[in-house]
Amino acid sequence: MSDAEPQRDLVAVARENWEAHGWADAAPGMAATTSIMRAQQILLARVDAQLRPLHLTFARYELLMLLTFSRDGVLPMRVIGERLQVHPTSVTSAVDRLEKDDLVARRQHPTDRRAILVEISDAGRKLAKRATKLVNETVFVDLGLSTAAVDELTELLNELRRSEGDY
Amino acid sequence: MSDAEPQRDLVAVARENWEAHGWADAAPGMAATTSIMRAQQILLARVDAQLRPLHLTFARYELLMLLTFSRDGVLPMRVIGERLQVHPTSVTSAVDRLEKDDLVARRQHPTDRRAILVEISDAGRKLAKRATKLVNETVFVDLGLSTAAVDELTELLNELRRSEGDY
DNA sequence: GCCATATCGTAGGAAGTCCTAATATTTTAC
DNA sequence: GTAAAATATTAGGACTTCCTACGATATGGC
Repeated sequence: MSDAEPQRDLVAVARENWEAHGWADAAPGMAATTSIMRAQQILLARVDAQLRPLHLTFARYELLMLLTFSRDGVLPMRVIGERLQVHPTSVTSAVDRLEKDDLVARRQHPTDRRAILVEISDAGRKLAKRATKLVNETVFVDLGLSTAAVDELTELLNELRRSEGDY
Repeated sequence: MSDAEPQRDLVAVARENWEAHGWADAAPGMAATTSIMRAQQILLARVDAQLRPLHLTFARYELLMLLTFSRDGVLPMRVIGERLQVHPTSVTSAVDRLEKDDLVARRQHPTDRRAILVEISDAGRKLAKRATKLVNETVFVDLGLSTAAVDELTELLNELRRSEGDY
């Protein structure tokens, strides 16, 4: 990762190759997809680098914030998976690790004995607050784009998410 | 993943919560970051679903295409990592799997005995072509956005990548 | 009431990412 | 010319993702 950067933009090169091979109709979609993959990689690395000293990852941070914003700081496993759009087994894995650090605790559901509730702890709330301050200041306040560009980007991705039935 | 979708847009909800907690200056960056994460998840799932029958993933497909476009279909491991912007160990892992399927082969570097060259095989070339046709038709030609939106999106992400020193 | 079906969470496994550390080889500096 | 620094790759571990399969519990139709 700390190697010398390539000279030319890999996305642009790929697009040229696509066009040269007669796939011009798919070239814009390929370029956008590749760009999104790379942008995600960059932003995830920035956030995770900040969270690492707190023994958090973006996945676990998201879960913590979801609980923070929920009424009473308690949600069923299933709902967590729905909201974060991840597989149930990913929720199990994330909760396992958060629970090991005493940031959340599993509890019985009062009526449905299949379900398990996840409750954020005081330590969890405190750490989530610290993490948010950190990530806000070091990543979110300046993504490397103008304010207008950030909003435009969000709006365009909104369309894509809507096309997937995100909401 | 096949569960019922949440009613409201999670990104919009997060943004409201951010603003309500006095983090308005970080809210746009948070929303954009979250949107990119989700968009990546959606597109990766689409591509991987198409590639699965070919026993490929997006990561391995990218590596195969990089070799396809290179002179002679041969590149050193290090260069592959640079171009794809992934960690050297990720390259080793991907090449291991591709080699197991006889899609690529490792070779000695002619002059530098530290280096290892990766060469694409005929089977690799053939599979890469099949995979490209498939992914082009089922994903890249229609991302669920207008043509103008796709290009605009790519351009905005371009800025972000440039801010990271991608090229 | 009772059985078939659906739902909830977890176990185990594959694949991807990164990291640190170690090995082998080359290049550079003195 | 040899020691130090740089380069290239692998090994092993942590983490996340998904998938399939399974046991436990709820629910709905009869």
